[in-house]
Amino acid sequence: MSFKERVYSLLRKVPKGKVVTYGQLAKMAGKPRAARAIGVFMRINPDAPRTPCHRVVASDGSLTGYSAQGGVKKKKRMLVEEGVFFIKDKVDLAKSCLNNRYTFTS
DNA sequence: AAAATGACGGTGT
DNA sequence: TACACCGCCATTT
Repeated sequence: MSFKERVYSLLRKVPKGKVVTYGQLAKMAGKPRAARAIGVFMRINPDAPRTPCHRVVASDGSLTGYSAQGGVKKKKRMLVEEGVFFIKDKVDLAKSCLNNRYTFTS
């Protein structure tokens, strides 16, 4: 299983109403410094409906991108729809950031 | 094998 | 708060 696949499977476990940062995903998948590479994985997300790539935000809570129709604007709308807290156009990480740990084998 | 490609993150101004 | 810089990295050419 490639690093990319691990990231995707972890992302699929992020519950609605919560978000995770690229850096956290990287750490969970076992490569703390691979946040940037993960950004690429999201961009080329092959299975958009099944993988909630809209729940991935930057470390400061800003929405840095969304390749699907609508761009970041659509992304924010989806998150608000799910109940994620916002402060202007940034996610309120203190309230909506996933801080629990998800494992591969769980 | 080497270079290019980004939806990053931390630091400094 | 906001930029610009720069180091990092898996994947694909």
